[in-house]
Amino acid sequence: MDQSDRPNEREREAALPNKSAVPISLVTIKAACSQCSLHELCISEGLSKEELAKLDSLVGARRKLKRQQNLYRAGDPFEALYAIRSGFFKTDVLLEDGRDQVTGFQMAGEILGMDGIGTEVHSCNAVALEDSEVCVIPFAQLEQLSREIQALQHNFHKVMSRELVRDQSLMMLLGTMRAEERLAAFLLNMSQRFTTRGYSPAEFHLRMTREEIGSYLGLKLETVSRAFSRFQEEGLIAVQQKHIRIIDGAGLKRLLNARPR
Amino acid sequence: MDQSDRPNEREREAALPNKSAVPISLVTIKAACSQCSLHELCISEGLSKEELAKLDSLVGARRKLKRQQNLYRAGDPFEALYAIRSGFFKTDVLLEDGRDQVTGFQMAGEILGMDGIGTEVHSCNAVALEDSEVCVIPFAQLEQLSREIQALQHNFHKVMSRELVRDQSLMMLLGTMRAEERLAAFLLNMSQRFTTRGYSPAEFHLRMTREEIGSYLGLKLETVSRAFSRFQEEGLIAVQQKHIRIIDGAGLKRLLNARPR
DNA sequence: ATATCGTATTGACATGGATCAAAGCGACAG
DNA sequence: CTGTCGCTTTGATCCATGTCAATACGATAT
Repeated sequence: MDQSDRPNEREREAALPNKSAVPISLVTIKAACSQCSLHELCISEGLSKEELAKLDSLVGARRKLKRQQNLYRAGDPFEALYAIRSGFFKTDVLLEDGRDQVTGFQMAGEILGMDGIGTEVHSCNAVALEDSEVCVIPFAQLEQLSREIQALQHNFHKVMSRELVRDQSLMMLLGTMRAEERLAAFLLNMSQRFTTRGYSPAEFHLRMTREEIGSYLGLKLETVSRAFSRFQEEGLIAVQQKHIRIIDGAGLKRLLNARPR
Repeated sequence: MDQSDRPNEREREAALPNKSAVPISLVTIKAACSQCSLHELCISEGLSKEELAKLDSLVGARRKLKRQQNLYRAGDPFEALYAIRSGFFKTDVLLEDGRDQVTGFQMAGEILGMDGIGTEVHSCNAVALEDSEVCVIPFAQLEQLSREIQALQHNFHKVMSRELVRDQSLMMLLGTMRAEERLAAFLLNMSQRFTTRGYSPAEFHLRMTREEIGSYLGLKLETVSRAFSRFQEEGLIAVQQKHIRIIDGAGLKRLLNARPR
């Protein structure tokens, strides 16, 4: 695989995507969008120097989370959005009867917490799936600043809208696809998002369990496991626990499109 | 049923929710949020007189759609949001292989088109399920005005966020519920939304086919039909084609919560 | 090394919903 | 009134995925 010039997913931890040379670990504790290597993925995208400076002064401290720690829980009062600086999260919703559903997996550069805007209360749980760090963006101040900075306002609207579109795809997946199609779509989506962040499109480490994947895809963990095994038998991927190598990406894509039923 | 003091869903057509006395048919063709009976449900909620006036001047003409007409299609350039003034819509997404999925049903007071903000292109189709009318809200101008009017900005953000939360519930439904639970959830949701608009919570007319309901709920039309029949046998509802009367709403709710698996 | 614990794999079987097929019903045109 | 068309209902069967259970694997601790 084309691993040579890309950081290995396995040991990357807080390492940077290769599009920047600034190591995160040396950056000050206070968030600084102006210096952030992710800012092309984030709401700071396309802002001028002065605008970035204003955003810097808005964005509060960073917050570190250990694996399995909650960033927020359903029912928590909503105060801020969170930009993921490093790490990996899941969001999930709990039903009274104990059933739950993972509604998304989020990685560096993505925004968490928008579910709380409408009701002032978070509607889902956000949990770190590995040690992670987020920038805290107090929402009232974000609204205020985005009244001053058109580009910021528009970026924010775009992020929310893209989230709506993402949800549409997931509904499509949950409503119309069979187990193997769902998993293929999931793997391709992961691959694509890792690629955007400068990692290998073909080899990555899943941070979530089979059960979490299953919950996200509306399947049982056994079905997920079987589908992985099947893909492996067919030479589409190599699986070793949470380590995935995509051997035949085109084959996975074919699984998605060639299902007339 | 508590029909006496509420308009009958069957014949209401363009009639108003009973919270207002202004008949729509007499209102000028140009949209006027300041006079709109729905404005408590819409982005104009809570604005002052002067702010409403500004919004009026922004909101473009209204647009009438006949049943089955598209408001927009996937791929259309995004220019405006649409506030539903009267009528009933569905949104759906098409896959290359012909499969499609209804992603939502929208009624008066709700906003359509937000899927297009992120990419400047609509990602789904919006189709009128009955003769309908929408207010056209040019988006660039909405952004501009919401930089001036804090309440407008916040309303808009709330609407988008609530849409995200709605999508979460649908994912939950598609990912974890069985056929009858899905349909019960659907009926209760419809009932609740009709209620908000001043109609009977217990009796309403569905504008969509069994197939569209099925597509929305991730089920086949036969399964939807069978579930309706089952509910009727059990005395939960009375169905006659598209006309639904909820007899035992509590029973429907029980179906939702009491399923430990 | 060995024990333990969470996670993953695999097999055997059960079942809910899909599929296929045939009527039934209501609205509308002629 | 009669025929047509789209939609809905209902029945018979099939199959993908869920369920239950056993085993395996890998990391960590002892």
